[in-house]
Amino acid sequence: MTDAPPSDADRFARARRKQSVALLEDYVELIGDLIAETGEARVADIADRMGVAQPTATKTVARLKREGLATSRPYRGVFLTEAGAALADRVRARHRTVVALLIAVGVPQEAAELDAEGIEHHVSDRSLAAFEAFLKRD
Amino acid sequence: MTDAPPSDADRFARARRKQSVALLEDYVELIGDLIAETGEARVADIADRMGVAQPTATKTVARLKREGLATSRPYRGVFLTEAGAALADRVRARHRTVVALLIAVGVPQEAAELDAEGIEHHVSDRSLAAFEAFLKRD
DNA sequence: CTCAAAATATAGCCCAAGCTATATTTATTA
DNA sequence: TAATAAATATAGCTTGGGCTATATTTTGAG
Ligand SMILES: [Mn+2]
Ligand SMILES: [Mn+2]
Ligand SMILES: [Mn+2]
Ligand SMILES: [Mn+2]
Repeated sequence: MTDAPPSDADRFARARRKQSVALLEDYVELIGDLIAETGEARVADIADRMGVAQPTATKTVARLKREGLATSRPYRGVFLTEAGAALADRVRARHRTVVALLIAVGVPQEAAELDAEGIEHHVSDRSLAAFEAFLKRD
Repeated sequence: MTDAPPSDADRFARARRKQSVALLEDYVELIGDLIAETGEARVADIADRMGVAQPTATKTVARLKREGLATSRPYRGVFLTEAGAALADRVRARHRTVVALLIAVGVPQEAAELDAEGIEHHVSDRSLAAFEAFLKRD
């Protein structure tokens, strides 16, 4: 039992949940990138790269801290916790796989890169595994 | 010129915009389905199928009306405008194509159906065309 | 070392999307 | 046809995610 097909409501609720973590995923990925590129992640740089105002970035960083993904001290940069760094790595790998899959099925590179930024957050582990298998075929 | 590669900020902003219309797309698709299935779209049925409380559905229908996608009179059902019906058709077709593409690259059917509910809203026309071409190949 | 500039924080606003509780209207049935 | 049940609307709350304006802190010149 335990295995009736998911209802419409289940499916919609699941999509809503994924959406609510999408922004957090993009932030941790970006913070990880900034630290790798420049040694630190300043709020001003995060805001700039995300395309939002500085107070918006500050507020989202506060949420990352609340959720145990980042740390920071006033007027200092932002750092990822272990959990945050692990999430960033997973998110970055998934992002790349999604872009590669889109290109592999014939999506032009620029469209692939643009669409992947939203698509990635809805790709489950099962789908990701399928994408990887598809990319490995020949 | 007009063709520098999109910045990170552009890409993130675009994903945020798509996200803001995702719920409207799901609602018009669902309202169209209900009308096709049962002849009418009651707020209670919309809420039920979306997995939200009734006042939440009422409020979102109000937004659909504000955006010219639906109409309704107090204590009566919900109807789609021409624009709403056209959007519903496009969204439904895109939804099906996304599910088919996922299955075609090896995603198990249930995962495909679940993930498509979120993915669909980020698939651009260019990507959709590529998906269709890929599905038509042999 | 001081002071101006840059970075960050804070205050306060908006809207979307969710909720519960309750009032109102419509539909049904005794 | 009244009374009850069901559907819908409304009020009022929460949180997330955006913004501008401004206060505060840190940094870097001179
Ligand atoms: Mn993204
Ligand atoms: Mn990404
Ligand atoms: Mn959807
Ligand atoms: Mn859909």
